[in-house]
Amino acid sequence: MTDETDDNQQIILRRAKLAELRQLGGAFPNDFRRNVVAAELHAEYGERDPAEIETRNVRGKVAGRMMTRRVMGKASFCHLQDMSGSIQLYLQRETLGEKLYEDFKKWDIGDILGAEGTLFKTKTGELSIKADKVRLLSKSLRPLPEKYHGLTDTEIKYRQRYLDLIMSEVTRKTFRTRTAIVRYIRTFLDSRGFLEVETPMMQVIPGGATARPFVTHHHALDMNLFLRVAPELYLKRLIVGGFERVYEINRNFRNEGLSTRHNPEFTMVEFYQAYADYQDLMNLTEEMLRSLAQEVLGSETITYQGEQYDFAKRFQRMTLKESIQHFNPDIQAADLISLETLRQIAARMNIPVKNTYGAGKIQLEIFEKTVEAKLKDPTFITSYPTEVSPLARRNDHDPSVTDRFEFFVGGREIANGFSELNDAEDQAERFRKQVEEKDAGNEEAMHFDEDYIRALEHGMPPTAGEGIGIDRLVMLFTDSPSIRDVLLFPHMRPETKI
RNA sequence: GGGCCGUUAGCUCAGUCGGUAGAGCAGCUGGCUUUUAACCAGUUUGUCGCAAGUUCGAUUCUUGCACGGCCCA
Repeated sequence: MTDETDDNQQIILRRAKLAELRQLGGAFPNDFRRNVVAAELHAEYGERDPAEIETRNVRGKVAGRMMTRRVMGKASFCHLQDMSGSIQLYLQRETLGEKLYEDFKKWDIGDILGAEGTLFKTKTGELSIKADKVRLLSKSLRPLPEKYHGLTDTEIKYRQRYLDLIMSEVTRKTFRTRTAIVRYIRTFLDSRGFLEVETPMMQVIPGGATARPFVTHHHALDMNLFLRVAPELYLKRLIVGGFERVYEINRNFRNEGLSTRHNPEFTMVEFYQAYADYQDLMNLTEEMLRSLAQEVLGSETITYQGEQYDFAKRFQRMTLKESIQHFNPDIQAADLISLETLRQIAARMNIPVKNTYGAGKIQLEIFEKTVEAKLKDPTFITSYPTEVSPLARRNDHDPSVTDRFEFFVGGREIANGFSELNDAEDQAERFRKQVEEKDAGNEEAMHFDEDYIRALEHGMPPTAGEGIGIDRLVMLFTDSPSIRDVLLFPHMRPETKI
């Protein structure tokens, strides 16, 4: 509860108005029912002739937040904003009666009103309601941001998202688009026979990704639990169980730094398809993203931060090593094989290399440093080193790489998929390697998951799986420069005081 | 973790080469029955992010801290 001594004049005055309403009784009524929302009125009557509208004598009951107010003596205009949009009210003393009109003049911008009246168009052609009834439904005690510039303070936009949503159509649109994207992905996967499931967010053994987990504690069991870094190992257990196509859209938690591209909790869709390989999933991804763009944006061209990305043409595909050579013309294919040469290249590029790094890890570091940010057009990078892909199936012709891809647009990784490793003995060996890394101090390395190995030992059909980062996808589709712009409540350090 | 920038009225922002601050919107008073960044006249508001230092005096200079933004790791 805010200390009243901190309140400014406007809040003090509004509190006094509320106190008066309490005296009269029914300060927070909940018996008003609207019968139409703003967008419906605009859709149905926005283009109609003013005379026709008047002749029809259309009645409407609307409710919403008063966003603007213009009092001109014995008549006033105001706008009510509801979930669908906003509609103007015209209020006359003559129509409302002196008492009600005087009450209205005491109400404040930000108050929630309900109104009933007849539709008409003003001189300038704006569809409006000439109100004959109006009620204050909920008093607002705090003044809204300035009407013209709106809310520009990014910190307040993130911390007090409700204010941002009240004030910014761009913000409202961003989050509607986010919902539309998630809905489309569900529809897309559902229509291909995938089953949506939910797997544990709190795990005894965190797995499925190389990332540092959050730790929490279960008091009754007196044991630590990890917030999941990925649902992967559980979803593949379901494949073993015979759910041959599954997906989950949910949060993952990774204990790493914050940036314009990283939030500690983020949303992924992960899906697994039996009797498919990574090539099948690249094709599926391409089809999904292309149709998603068409569905959500109405175009297969995406504009992000001033750059255009064409989702209509076939996405580029190249191997990790090819991409390194492509963006580093001085590097030859032969240079990417021996550990010694790779170390020299890394040293030349000022890439820190630990003793534990093998050739594959150094290749990945070189890729991330010199290639990733340059992958502007939609591109699949394939053939990731086995060393950095502990859950992916080895390539049949070259066991040092896996049948894996990552998908990039605008220099950012959006998706990661691969043919799944269903050889239980190979998987056990890879886990052992991860544990060695963990013992050597790598906090992101994986644990050995014995139950997962046991599941694989029962036999997992050949399968391909993929994860797509929803937040980054939404950033791309809504032209948002920061991940915080696509999270309703991004993680922020606590305020020192409110 | 490092570098740079920011934090002034409810909001959007000026400003003070060191002498405790302004504008627009919002608010308040009055006028105005088709306005729409309504208009006209008058008017109020602030621990100038927090703390310490320098100084006769700090919102301004210095340092530290907090929060935020951008870039880098």
